[in-house]
Amino acid sequence: MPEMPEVEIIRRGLEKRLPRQKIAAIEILLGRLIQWPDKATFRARLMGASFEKIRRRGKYLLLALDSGCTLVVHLRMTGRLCYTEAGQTRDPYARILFHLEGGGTLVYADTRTLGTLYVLRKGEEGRVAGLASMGPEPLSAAFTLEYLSKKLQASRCKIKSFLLNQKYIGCWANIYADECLFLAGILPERIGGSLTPPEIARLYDCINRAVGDGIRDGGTTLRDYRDSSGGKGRHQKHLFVYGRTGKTCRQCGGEILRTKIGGRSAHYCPVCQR
DNA sequence: CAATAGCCCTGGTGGC
DNA sequence: TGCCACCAGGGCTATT
Repeated sequence: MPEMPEVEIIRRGLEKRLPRQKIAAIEILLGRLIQWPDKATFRARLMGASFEKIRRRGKYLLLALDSGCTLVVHLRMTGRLCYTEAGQTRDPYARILFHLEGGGTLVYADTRTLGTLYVLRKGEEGRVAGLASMGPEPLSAAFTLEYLSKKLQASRCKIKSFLLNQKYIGCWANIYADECLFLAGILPERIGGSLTPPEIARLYDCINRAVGDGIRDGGTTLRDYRDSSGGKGRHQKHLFVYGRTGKTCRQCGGEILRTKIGGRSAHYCPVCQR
């Protein structure tokens, strides 16, 4: 599943190909993925427009157009956004295709079809609730140790749930949340407000490190994730706990355990994390 | 505010 | 071998 580092890799890939390319035709194979506006308006707002800057906010991709609109894409679990040249085989799970004047195509593909797309005009940002309420993200100027300390000390929920809540940190999901708690040596069940200042400082560093390492390795491909050219990531080789239930801890040799927190699986080492 | 359950969805997996 | 229940989980809503 694409988390923040994966979405950033996709953004960088698209940034190299899309700007100044003009949308000549749109094929909507699965209209219900479009959340706003209705299908006809979605199409009308994009036709003939050219891509400009490709940005990212949390796990949302924001593709600016010269018409002033922004195409917003959230990949959820199995979404992929790939740039393909003319003549390349079509992804069997292609759902929405943006054919470009130069002959290339921007393909939105999604196996489980949980992804969401929007086209926003200026002032419509509130249409995407998750964007409007999103907290600062790692490696950004707004994400400071002071910010994390303040939010954590006031939190009465489990640290794992805290990390997954986008309103606190606009960031990642299950894989990197588990990894970063391992790196910081903190058990996922711990209550945010119970963390000591040294633990918070460690967690702060590890949040940034987990994101940075994920980006450096081109993302994590466990099954579905592909970058904007269809390639796989390499970070799956460096995971310490996620998906390693029953396997040996790479740090202490003990057994990696798994539990459920807030309806999500949490992987951890009971020896290295406290 | 926090926790939880349910919903959306399809393909891979494990059990029989 | 075939079938089916179950699971993966991000974001949202409704409920306690």
